[in-house]
Amino acid sequence: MDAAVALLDGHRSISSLGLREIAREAGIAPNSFYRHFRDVDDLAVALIDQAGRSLRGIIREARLRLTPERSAIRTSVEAFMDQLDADDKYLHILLREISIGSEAFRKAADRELTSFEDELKDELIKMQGVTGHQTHAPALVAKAITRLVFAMGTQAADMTAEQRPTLVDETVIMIRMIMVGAQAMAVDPIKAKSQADSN
Amino acid sequence: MDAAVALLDGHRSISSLGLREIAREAGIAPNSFYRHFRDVDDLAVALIDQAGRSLRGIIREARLRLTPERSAIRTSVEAFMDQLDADDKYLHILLREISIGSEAFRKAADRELTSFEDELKDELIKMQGVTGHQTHAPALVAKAITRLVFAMGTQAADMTAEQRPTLVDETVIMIRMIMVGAQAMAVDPIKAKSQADSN
DNA sequence: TGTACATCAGTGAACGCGCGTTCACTGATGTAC
DNA sequence: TGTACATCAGTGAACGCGCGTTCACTGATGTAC
Repeated sequence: MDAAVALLDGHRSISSLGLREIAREAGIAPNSFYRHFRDVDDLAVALIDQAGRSLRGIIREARLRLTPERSAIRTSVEAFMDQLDADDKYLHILLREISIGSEAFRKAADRELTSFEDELKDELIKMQGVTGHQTHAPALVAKAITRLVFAMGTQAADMTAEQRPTLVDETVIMIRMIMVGAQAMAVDPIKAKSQADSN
Repeated sequence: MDAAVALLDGHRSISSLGLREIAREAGIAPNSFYRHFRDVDDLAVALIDQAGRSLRGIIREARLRLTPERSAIRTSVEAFMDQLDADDKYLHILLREISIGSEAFRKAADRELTSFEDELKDELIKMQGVTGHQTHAPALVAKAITRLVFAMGTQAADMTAEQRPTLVDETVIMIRMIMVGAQAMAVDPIKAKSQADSN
């Protein structure tokens, strides 16, 4: 699996990996591959599992980092972007294979994304009670934020470390727009709707 | 090129296409391929060019469809999603190859996305003057909307025609959230910021 | 404590196959004088 | 109106190569009695 991750480090897709290529990278004979996986697709399933674990790790990490002094949005976005620089590149893989790859792979990747959204949605509803700000359609807010963060993450994957902070700032502002908008729409959905539509 | 598009119709990436495979699909001898392209990478460049043209076509189409009675947001989102069902599947290809594929391909795809964003930003600034609603950071609003629409488009690509309308509705609401939020932040950026941060 | 057996990650050699690429050639269409 | 030449999309045959997969085998480690 380490060998596969190393080979995917550039912008390769899992489907482009060869069995002999992986074995070569791992330093074993081609047929030894079969001791560990039935075929390359089987390896792919194991990789996406690991990617899911990595994603859940981000959520845990963000919670650990939370302090009353710092913006929860910023802290979470930074936890996400930092994971891109981690030794294991499973998040990169997940970001890429969401659109490419086998039916099974996309299903699995989508499941991970949805569970991320659910987690966020619950968080939003909980916060609603604490802060008193109502949020319109929390499920959609969670989905919009998740998809946006993943899209920005995809862009971040191509960047140098110096360009990252700008992207984090942009992402934070985007998320704020969504949340402020959702709160305004909770207060007065009709006015907010026509206001947006006039554009 | 038609043959390549046909082969990419499932969830294949261009890098996984073989020269002989394409020639077979096109009904020509493998070596005849060289009459048209230097190699498969050369074909890929031609495909992304075409995808860019397809994207610009969506913007043109959305403008044509605009009427004073209908929401501009909804009209544009529908134009985008409809393009996914078009005969040529170039938009699918663009959506997928943004994250995978050669350096050159990603650069080109990113350029198309950025020009889409610029177009949208100009539109937003123009509207500002007409409607009187100020918008905070129009460049970021344009970027957020673009990335979100593309992310939702990626999801739509996997859906049946019956599931599409729900996704269009969701996307429209998400965009409204962003715009309403951006307008609120233009009026009172400090209050809006702390309001979002308290979550 | 020994002995017998099972499991497991690894090996080298060999297979048939499809790949990208090169070769010299064909026949249709366009162009110059 | 003819003739000569250029261009162009196509062809079949052949090449060497790396691929996935199967085979029978090895040696280390764990387990039962």
